[in-house]
Amino acid sequence: MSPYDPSAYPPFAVTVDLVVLTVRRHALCALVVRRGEQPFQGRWALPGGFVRGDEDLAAAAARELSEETGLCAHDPAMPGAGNGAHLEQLATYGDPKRDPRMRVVSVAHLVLAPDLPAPRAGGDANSARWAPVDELLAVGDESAAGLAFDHARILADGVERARSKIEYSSLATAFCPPEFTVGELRRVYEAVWGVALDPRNFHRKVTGTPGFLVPAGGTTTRQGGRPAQLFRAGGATLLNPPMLRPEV
Amino acid sequence: MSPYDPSAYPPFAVTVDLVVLTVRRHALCALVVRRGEQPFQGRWALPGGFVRGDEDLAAAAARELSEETGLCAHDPAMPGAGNGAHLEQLATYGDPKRDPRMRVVSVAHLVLAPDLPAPRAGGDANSARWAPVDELLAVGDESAAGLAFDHARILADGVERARSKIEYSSLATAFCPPEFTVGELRRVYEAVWGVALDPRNFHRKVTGTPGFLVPAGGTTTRQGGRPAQLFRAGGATLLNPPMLRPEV
DNA sequence: GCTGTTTATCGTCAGGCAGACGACTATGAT
DNA sequence: ATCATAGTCGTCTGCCTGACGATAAACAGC
Repeated sequence: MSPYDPSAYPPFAVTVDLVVLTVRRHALCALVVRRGEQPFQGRWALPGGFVRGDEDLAAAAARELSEETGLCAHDPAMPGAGNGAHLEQLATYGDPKRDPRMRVVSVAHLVLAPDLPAPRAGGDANSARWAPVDELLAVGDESAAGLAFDHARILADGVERARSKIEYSSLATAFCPPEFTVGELRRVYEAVWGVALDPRNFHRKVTGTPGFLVPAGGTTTRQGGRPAQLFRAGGATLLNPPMLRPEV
Repeated sequence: MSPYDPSAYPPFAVTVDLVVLTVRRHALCALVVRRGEQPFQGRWALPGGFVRGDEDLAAAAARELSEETGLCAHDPAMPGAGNGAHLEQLATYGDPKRDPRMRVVSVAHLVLAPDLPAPRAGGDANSARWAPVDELLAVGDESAAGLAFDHARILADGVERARSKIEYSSLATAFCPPEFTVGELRRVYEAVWGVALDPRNFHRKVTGTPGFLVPAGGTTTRQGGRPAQLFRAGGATLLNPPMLRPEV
């Protein structure tokens, strides 16, 4: 086979699909939209759409994200500051039979966003909502309950990426508002990992890692008990040594 | 924009590119082929080619690998045993201008292989060779020296993935023949990371991690000094705690 | 105002693991 | 025989984590 022969390559459709994660009410949630067309009409699916002819993959993902949620993805090169969400490429799915109508290769992207008021259903989706990932990925017969296409697999991969990535990076702060307390950050870890963490050891760890957190104004806020110090994400992106995820 | 409208999506060409890494003479090397056509004629590039119309992405990568090197990629689900190389998806590159002729989205894959006799130039490549990655990625003016397309970027991403992945997985064994000594495995780490490791601490670490290595026959071989025990890759794929990469 | 509850924050202590290195063993080369 | 080269076993020290006690600062209710 002669590569790069413009007259003899099979045509593909290329899409981006988004795994948009956030932490709501102590649970890790993903954004899903209800499909308005066949196939899988009426089923929930990950948001996504076609990549345009002159558009980079990351740009297409950012555009879809904006259309679907109004979120503004910020470049990984620009840490902290903006309340834009973190966006990174996840993986690409190209099983010839993943879409019954035609050959579609989907470049999935992972978005980590702070808790947002309400998703706005945009474009083609009848509606959109945040659903706990445990619910979306619940195994069982789930005859008509599963996500459309191979989106359950994509979501599972995205969740696993998020779970492992907050171990060794400061990415958990992407789930928090610009200013947050140590307790809020801890609840993010607990929700994403689905475990309980010791507040004292967690506090020692995050405040003792240089560059992870920087005190913001030094004021306080409330969440229930004693006022807590406010922090902002520091410049460090990699945690070394990493945050250890309790086994089991 | 209405997703999944079969009559209104821009057509793409989809290719797979391969970052095939091995360790030769104490250096991390990548497989590159010389381009026989425009553009970038005569320049070195990563091996790759078009995905066929009915082919999965991983299958296309395995096929190209086989065509280019004769290597048989084994599924990640099947550890140890076969001398097939490790293959995993790396990332997807889709800049609209990455190929001057048409819109090409390339799904890059990472292959880790043991040291092989000689690459066989197959198909369209005038020739193929193993080149040290330091050489391929050397910064400088390198007016005509760099890799074709965005392959330098892809290679850099692949090398970085390999460097980080051998920290927390047993993947370094993919660079070794089926049976190997602790010293050989250590030299793999040293070559990939570009550092010197303490043989005694390394020995303690790898032999003390359950499931990483299993004694093979218990015989010995030689590499210079005292005979060493032969091992085989164990069932464990994740290293916990990870192998620590010395800083700088 | 007092008490109980909740959350934040500081400390202490023991165990595990990694880095630094000493010592000994078993080969081949000179 | 001696040296060089590698492999393997130990020791010691310092850092980090997990377990957990104790104190501090808010609020709810009496």
